[in-house]
Amino acid sequence: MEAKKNTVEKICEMQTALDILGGKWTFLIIYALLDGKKRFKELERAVTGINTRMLVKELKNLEDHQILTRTAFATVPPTVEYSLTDKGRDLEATMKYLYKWTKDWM
Amino acid sequence: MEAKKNTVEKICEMQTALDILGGKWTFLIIYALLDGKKRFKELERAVTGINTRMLVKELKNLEDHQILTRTAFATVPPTVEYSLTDKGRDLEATMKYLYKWTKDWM
DNA sequence: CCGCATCCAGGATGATACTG
DNA sequence: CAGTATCATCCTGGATGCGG
Repeated sequence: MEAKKNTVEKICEMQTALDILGGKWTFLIIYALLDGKKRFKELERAVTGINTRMLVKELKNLEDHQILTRTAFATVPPTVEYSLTDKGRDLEATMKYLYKWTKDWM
Repeated sequence: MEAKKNTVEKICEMQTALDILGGKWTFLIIYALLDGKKRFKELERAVTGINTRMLVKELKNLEDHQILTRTAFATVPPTVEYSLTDKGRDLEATMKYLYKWTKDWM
């Protein structure tokens, strides 16, 4: 028989995840990347209201945690593409249900 | 044929939801209440690391948005119970997948 | 013009002490 | 027990600068 985890233990585990995902813009950035890779500027336009500084910061955070990958091209003007890793894409179900809730209740 | 919403529009919708749910502790509080109503002190113990001030604030925020209900009893010492509304309980699927992701990747 | 780094002011958060 | 009040600290937002 398995030792079933109680709520407190589960919350502690989710806390480590929310340390990464819990930023004000994190979910929206990931959601924006679900339908494919995007450039920095595209993300800035997609995530309405975010500012450059926070976008840089969140992207770096998500890259550090292997949720997305950054690819830079030495073009003029510079081109940087961001796309989700498997780990990041695995949040699709969570996002889908969060969006469903939004439509149902907001 | 329906006018299919694009990503930007969906993000804007989700933004209103995340204004409510996006707090640092919000998801954890809701998760703690998924298995039934809890008293203030029980929540404080369940959500490890939170402090009184933030718990009060988040609970008020979630109550204002009809995600949970607050019931006070005029006992000594005072008793206050918090429990999810239908709106709040509808986040269960989102939470479940978020926890699954946590277990899979953290 | 794009992708970012830096600087500064205001708001959010955390720790602690106190009340009914 | 269930909060309030207070203050130090961290984080966010907006403006600006700069190399490529």
